[in-house]
Amino acid sequence: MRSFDESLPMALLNAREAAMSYFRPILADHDLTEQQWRILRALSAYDAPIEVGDLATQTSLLAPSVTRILSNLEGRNLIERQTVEHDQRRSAISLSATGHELVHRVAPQSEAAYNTIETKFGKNKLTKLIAELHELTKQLSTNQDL
Amino acid sequence: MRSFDESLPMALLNAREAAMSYFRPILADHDLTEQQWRILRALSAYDAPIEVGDLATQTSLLAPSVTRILSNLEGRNLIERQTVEHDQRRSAISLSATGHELVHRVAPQSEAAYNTIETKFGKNKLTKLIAELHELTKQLSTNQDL
DNA sequence: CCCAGATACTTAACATGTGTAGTATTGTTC
DNA sequence: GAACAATACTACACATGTTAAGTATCTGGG
Repeated sequence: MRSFDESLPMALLNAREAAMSYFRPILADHDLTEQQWRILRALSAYDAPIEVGDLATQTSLLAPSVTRILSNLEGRNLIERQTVEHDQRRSAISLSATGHELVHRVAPQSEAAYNTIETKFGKNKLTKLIAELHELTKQLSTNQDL
Repeated sequence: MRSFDESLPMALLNAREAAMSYFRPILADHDLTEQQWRILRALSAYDAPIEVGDLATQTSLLAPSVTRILSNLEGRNLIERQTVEHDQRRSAISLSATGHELVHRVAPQSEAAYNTIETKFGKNKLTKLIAELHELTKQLSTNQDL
């Protein structure tokens, strides 16, 4: 069978772990998990209420995970929810003032870590690698589960 | 702040999800999670008893996760454990006969999925991408948390 | 208007990720 | 050789991944 360490899934997993090791300590300092941060990032990027389903898509999280994370973030007053008019099933999420403050505190440190990664691997190479990853994702996502 | 979707961690995450979507259904057919399969794969690759710590390193799992997964696999009689001589703290894990059979049933399907991925993205490009990922992992792993 | 189906989200159950603490064993130092 | 640190693993707590089921709401055909 194919060598274990050389497989694509393991290569992707190991690369991601290596990258995340630069971010996790920063997030831990602010009592944030990676997934909580992804949601705050997404909310901050739009700066307009986002529905739960769209949030799940944007962050590559599953709906049940988003539900739990949102109840956590809501308990910490980092987000606010409001029901959508004309459709009582949906609820739209937005950052609270406290949430905005938190994002603004974390963002510079996150940027610094990213810059470290760019320096270590090479900015140009990193850009190309990410482009390749996007292409791989796209190729593999085309009608395979139909 | 840096665009959310274009970040390295998200690109790696999405690529891995896209790739794993080819394998997960196969594993599910055999009542295996991705992590359980990784451990069986590693045990199969060596065909000699492996200590728990080494198993964690090889599979990029954390020791507590390995402990839990092993107790699950042991309950299904897929693995066997024996204590190491001269060091009663360690225990060495190996595949049982049933475990070997299972690996031999799953492996061909896994190979087929891998071939599909190679075809979709291009065998050559995939090889290069994996090499780049290995280099990234190596660069980012060098003395950052000291 | 009603009701079957679709949709949006939540809940539940089990497995794993992650960090911390605990236990047992081994190694080391004085 | 007894106290101490280091090692290997396990236990625990909380958060998330994953799948399935549940609830509320909306939509469209009769």
